[in-house]
Amino acid sequence: MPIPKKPRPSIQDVARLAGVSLGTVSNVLNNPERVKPDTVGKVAKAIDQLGFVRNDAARQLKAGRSKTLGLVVLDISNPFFSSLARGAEDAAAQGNYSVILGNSSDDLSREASYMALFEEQRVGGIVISPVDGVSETVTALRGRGTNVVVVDRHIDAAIGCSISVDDIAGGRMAVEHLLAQGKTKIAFVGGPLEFQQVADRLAGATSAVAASSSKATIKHIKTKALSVIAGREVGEAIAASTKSEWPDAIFAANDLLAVGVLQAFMFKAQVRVPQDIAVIGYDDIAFAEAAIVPLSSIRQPAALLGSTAVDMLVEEVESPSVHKHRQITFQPELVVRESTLGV
Amino acid sequence: MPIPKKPRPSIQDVARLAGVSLGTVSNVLNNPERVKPDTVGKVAKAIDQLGFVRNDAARQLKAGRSKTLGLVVLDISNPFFSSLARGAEDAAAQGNYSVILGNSSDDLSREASYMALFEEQRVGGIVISPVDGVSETVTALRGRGTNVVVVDRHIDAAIGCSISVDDIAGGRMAVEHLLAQGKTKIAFVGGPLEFQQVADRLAGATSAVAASSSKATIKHIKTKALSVIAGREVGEAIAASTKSEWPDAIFAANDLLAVGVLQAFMFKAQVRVPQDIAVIGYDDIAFAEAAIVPLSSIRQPAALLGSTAVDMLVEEVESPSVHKHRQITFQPELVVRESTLGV
DNA sequence: TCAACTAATTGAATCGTTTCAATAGAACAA
DNA sequence: TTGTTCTATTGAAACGATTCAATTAGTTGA
Repeated sequence: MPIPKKPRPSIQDVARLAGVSLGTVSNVLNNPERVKPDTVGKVAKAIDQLGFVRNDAARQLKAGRSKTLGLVVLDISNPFFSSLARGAEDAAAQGNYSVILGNSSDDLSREASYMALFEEQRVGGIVISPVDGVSETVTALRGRGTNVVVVDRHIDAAIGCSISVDDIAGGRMAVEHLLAQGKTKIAFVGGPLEFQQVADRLAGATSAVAASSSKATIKHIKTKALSVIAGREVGEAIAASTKSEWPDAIFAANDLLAVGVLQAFMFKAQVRVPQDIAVIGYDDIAFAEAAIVPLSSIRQPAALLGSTAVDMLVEEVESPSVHKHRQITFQPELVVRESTLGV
Repeated sequence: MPIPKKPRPSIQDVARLAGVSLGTVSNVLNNPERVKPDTVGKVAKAIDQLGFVRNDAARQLKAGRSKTLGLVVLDISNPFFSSLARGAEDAAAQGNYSVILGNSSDDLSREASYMALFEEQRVGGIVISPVDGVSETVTALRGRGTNVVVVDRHIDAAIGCSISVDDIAGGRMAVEHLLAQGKTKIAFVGGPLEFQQVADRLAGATSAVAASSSKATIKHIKTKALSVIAGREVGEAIAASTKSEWPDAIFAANDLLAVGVLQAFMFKAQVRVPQDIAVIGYDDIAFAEAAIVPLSSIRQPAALLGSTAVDMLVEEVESPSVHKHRQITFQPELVVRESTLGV
């Protein structure tokens, strides 16, 4: 037996029921001031009666553009990105746009498939926190007419807009703080270095050590991911090594890693934080303050990144002639808590 | 001066360049096996050369349905919902769907505007964690032909599918655990009671107290939101009261509240957890384990909720004749950590 | 009463796909 | 040669909105 599934009413059906032409219905929807009030009334009644809902695909097809933006993030379950998404979504709502979210899971092919999807959907533009070097992709998209703004990564002004946080400065701030606490054997925990953010934080950290007059050293403990689990593994390895080999401070490339390290130190071993080893993270996610030892961190304005990116994208979409590509760099901020407070 | 903005190439342009008809190009795109291999080659070359990207609006208009699903959550920056979203998104990708995310921020009008938007977009279906009673909305949408699955809330089978967690059981488990630890003056922290989840957890908690043979009591401390901030305020108020009035255990309606309470107890006051007051939360977000005092909690399978909801929605969309509405209820799980471990 | 104007309404054309009946062409048999 | 079966390709029609030139109705002034 055939599926009954009655078709949705179209603007035609509304026109017929209201006894007007389809052009008039369209005007009621889009330019009500051009239509006589009682005609508006008749049409409204018909719309109600039929449960008519405008078909956005048809509208978009005619208009050629859409009020939807695409957002591709590395990992939505990471609080930094969920804040960013939240900021983006709020800014979009402001300008009457909506946001389609794609989660690339650090995976280039998923990233690519979201970009392709968004392009087919003819989104107004795309905000992306790229997995990897992304200039070619951005250039290609832009060449075909899709606007792209890059967040959390700097790209060349010739290519497009980008909003980022100065990760080198952040790395420097973190290590300068550790040095100021009298720490000298510093370990940077993070990876992979293909993440520009991680490389920059390490670079900042290294430069701070180099610039200091002390005999401080820094070594890099690589991780495969920026997750709590990865941090826990590193923490366990450190705790298991002989005490003389311990660093006296750890700078983790993000808070999730730092939290993992803390967990290992507290549960599996008897490492005292910050007395034996101080720990500082990066991102200042909402839980840094509530961590087992309240965690010092470098605060990034995640929601602001998201909303600024959307604002710039909307500007580019709506006034392409006025728009000039810009690179905005926010400065991060040191947040000191117990995990690094000198004894 | 006019904006140059060259139009995107259409299937027509591709056909012209490749020297074939537009129907053939369409076949290359959708049924390549029907087309001679060297024709496919010619067309592929033309597509490449022009940078042709299929216009999904046109395709959707013709097809009448889309491969996009809508997801409306209460608060994406809450880890429970970001896990849920992640699960939904993964399940959708599996079935070649993509997910548009809407954030209702506990706000009925934002919820409504997302539902309207999704309906105009003719999404394949909607997964929603409703702010409030939602039966009428769901019935209305369904009546107009949009499939809806409700998550994190039970609705009647006559109305549609829903996936939820048994919050009454969860509330009961939490309080039974507290009672088993010898606690008797229990406070339930949470609100507003308009959230069915909160009301259910309280109901479960109350029933556990009632069923116990002990002289235990429970009182309800209302909050306006389920956030860390709200929890901190409650914690401060309790710590500031005279010690004889303190509860000896707190059951918070979610982990964020519990974390806030812990923060207040640790930083602003000298309340010992769990010796003075035990604390248990709800959701078992990733940070419960890493909290300042590792937090006992009731675990909800958030990602599983999301993926199951999407699976059911896809089933309903793709095989409406086979589909039967179902109500799936997952059982929560008690996770015991230091914050409630008897001295 | 007619011209001149404004306000309201009309409906054909358009956007870019997919679909499908019709056609062309090739291969083979009789 | 003619007929039969294939396979490959064609192109008109349809989806449902928006747009805009054309039309109709209504008002005013002379």
